[in-house]
Amino acid sequence: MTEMLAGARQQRILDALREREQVRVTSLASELGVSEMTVRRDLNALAARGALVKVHGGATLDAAPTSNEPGFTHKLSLESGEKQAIARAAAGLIKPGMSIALNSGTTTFALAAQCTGIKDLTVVTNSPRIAEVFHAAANPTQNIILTGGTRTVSDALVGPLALSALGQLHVDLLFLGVHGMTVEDGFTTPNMLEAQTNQAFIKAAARQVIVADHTKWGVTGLCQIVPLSQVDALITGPRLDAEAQEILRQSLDTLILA
Amino acid sequence: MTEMLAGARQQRILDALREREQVRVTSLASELGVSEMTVRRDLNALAARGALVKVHGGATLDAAPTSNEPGFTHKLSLESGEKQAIARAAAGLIKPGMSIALNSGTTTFALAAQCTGIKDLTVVTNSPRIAEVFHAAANPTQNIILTGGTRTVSDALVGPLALSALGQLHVDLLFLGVHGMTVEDGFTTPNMLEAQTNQAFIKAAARQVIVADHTKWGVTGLCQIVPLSQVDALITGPRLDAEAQEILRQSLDTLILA
DNA sequence: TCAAATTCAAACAAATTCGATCACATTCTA
DNA sequence: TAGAATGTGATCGAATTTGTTTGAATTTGA
Repeated sequence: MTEMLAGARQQRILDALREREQVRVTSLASELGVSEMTVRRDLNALAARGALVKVHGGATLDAAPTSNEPGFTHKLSLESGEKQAIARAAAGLIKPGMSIALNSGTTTFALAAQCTGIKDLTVVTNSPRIAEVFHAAANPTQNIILTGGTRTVSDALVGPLALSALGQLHVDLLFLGVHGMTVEDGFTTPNMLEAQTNQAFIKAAARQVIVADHTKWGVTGLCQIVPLSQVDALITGPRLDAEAQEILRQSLDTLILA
Repeated sequence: MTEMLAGARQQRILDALREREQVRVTSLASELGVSEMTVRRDLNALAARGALVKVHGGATLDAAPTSNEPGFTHKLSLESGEKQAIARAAAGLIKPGMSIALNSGTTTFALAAQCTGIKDLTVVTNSPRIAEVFHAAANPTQNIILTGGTRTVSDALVGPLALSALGQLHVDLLFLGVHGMTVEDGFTTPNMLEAQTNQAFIKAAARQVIVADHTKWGVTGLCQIVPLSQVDALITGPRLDAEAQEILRQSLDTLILA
């Protein structure tokens, strides 16, 4: 059998990776009929191009696929219709020319996907993934600002840099995703650094809108962001039980059931 | 067998390529009954017309065998050998426990892929893509800081937020990718905002190392970042011509040929 | 924590491939 | 027909790719 061109061999590595999610140096070497050193060199080359990520013993696919790849956005669209409905209702509040802020979260991510067509929009976010959505859409009238900071496991940029950045900015409207909300503890999140960053988001916005599906009601995370009464509006789903709706109506200026 | 006209022979190469996806110089030479040198000349001519893409050992139809990523990776794969060597040499300067900075660029990206295994490393970057490499590798001993700012087409975060963030940070070692370097104009980049951000990178670092392959020599971008003499070291490839090497040796403390 | 097994990459060596250069043959042109 | 232009083959040093060795680094299991 005639030996393979180097490019074809690397292509086969990528094919194997897409099929199996992860590959081992040893198995690739025997499958491709080359030495382990050659496989390692191929993995280095592919990793340098961002096509895969090396791990000890082999390689895996990129943990966070870019939004133009099928999978990420697709997976999200399959997700609960409630999040989509909330995102649509939230997008309805945004007018061309506004400046908005989005913290990191799945609901705000769904909202971002709804906003790529809005003209003259300025968006401040601490989520690289949300920034990527706008960047991929490449709307020349939009201005996307990433706060900076260190990244948490949930794709949020937090810490001193994020706080410093948000301290320099002011937006018309903030959409804040949260992990839990109760009467006693208000809006909460499990990560202390994210809580701190979210407080900075609130300070930076003239109006605050919480976006949270009905499953968040009754949940308390580690850290309080703000009490219920400290925000202007909440957008949630109609499946939230009546008692909770009543409580929220009394605590907030505006309750929107998407 | 009567000899073939050059045009007809090249057509047969293209036919073979369409059928097989890839062709080798050696097999084409025997199939067509000509020397390998002649096949190479044909491949060069066809490559110059854009009809195929030469690779080591033969040629393929598609430029990027991966088809995964746009522009960014394509540019990298052209210089892969030299960029890889530069990245390796640069990684050799990094010790566990250090704090480093990487600006946005293909060479620094290749370097990032080499650094995911280094322990207790703090990395400051203005490239979401570089941050993503480290994040995907998920080394728990590493601390990744993204500067924030607005994103340029070349994946760099720039502007007031980036400058503000870099003003608050100090790192041991900076690796800076550039677009051009000449005696008269020093290190340059085509984007004014990136030049400004790169200057902030330089101020934030105790030592500065430029990483640039030999094709950058003699190129002048729109904006100067710094004169040659203002950085501590340059890592480039051995294919840089001798005269340029001599000039650089006189302007810089350290010139490393990877 | 230590020790064994595994994995990694640098260094060197071998094989292959590339392209500059020169020599030769054929074709074109004055 | 002489001379130039072009295409082709051959040679040789440089560059690239690949494999092997070896020691360091990492993971794993106690």
